[in-house]
Amino acid sequence: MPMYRLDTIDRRILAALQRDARLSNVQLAEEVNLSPSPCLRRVRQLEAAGLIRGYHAELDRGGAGLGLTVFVGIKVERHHEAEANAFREAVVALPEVVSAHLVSGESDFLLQVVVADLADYERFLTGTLLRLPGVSDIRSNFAIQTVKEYGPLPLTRPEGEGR
Amino acid sequence: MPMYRLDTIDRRILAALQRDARLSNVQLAEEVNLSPSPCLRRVRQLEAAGLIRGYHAELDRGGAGLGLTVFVGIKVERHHEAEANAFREAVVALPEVVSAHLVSGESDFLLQVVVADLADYERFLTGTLLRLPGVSDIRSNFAIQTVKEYGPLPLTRPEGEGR
DNA sequence: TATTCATTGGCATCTTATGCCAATTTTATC
DNA sequence: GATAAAATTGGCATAAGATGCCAATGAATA
Repeated sequence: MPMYRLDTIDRRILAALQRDARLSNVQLAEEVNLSPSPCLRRVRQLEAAGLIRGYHAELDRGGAGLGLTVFVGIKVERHHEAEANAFREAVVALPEVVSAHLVSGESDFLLQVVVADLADYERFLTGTLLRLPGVSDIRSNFAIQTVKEYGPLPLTRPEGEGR
Repeated sequence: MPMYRLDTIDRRILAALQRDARLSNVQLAEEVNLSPSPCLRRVRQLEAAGLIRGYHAELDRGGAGLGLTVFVGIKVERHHEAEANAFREAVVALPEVVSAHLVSGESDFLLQVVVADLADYERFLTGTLLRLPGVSDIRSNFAIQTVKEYGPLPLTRPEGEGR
């Protein structure tokens, strides 16, 4: 984890690219008050440092035929190292699983699953999730409405800089 | 919701842009087996149709000083239309809230919150979340490990196309 | 205040984006 | 199955953007 010291311009760059990753370097440079050369150099540095992990298109789930989002809490049996890894690897490989976290609280894992509809989810639940190694309990919470999604990360201001 | 009929090439374009939104149109065209002109035209159409909602940089949360992700379940009192909206709007406006859904099950809302550390979360919880209008119960689940994140949507194949 | 190190701006060149039109393919209809 | 109409594709010319290089500017240090 090579610590990277972000200055104000870096933060502006990151904020801008979170909002619109397709900004041309010229536009970005203008937005952060730099000329294109140093701006591009900073972006490349941020990428190389791993601060920017990638650029992704955000799709309309409904439009893509994926009308149902489900948050799935999963409890697994006391995991030995090996089976824990097996479970994680299985989860990562499932295309329907958009995100997965090991969490504290009621469940051990919290997955976000995206499918076309209820019928599709039933198939996925009974045919795939329930058959994963070590699963002892599954709780499905259906997304009824999306209030906010893909919100930008709240980049903190550098120490000692007021707002 | 003007239904948009996606063909195989559209799906390839969407898959490619989910993976890497910074692909040049030339590269993208090559990847989907089209020449640049029609490729760019399709991308523009997908954008105009709302299928592509935007392009975002994915940042390293830790590197950006945001070391703690929390999934927060919130119960709200029997909502009248007005207060329900008030709650939603408040949530949308919070920078720490990266996503928020109205869900079925135990909680009414499920938020994903990103902060620097536990101290930061305590401040946010007591100073902000607990003061939101109508909140009756809050359950915080801390992300201990991220197994998968920003997974691409599982684009289905056009009907009648095997894999 | 002098010196060194880091960062910026501007320039030349190469690559990409874009609008336009003829050619090809697909779809619908007779 | 043949023909006509509509949609989509490729290629080309031009405008815009990306990139590497170098001198100039600014900041940090001694």
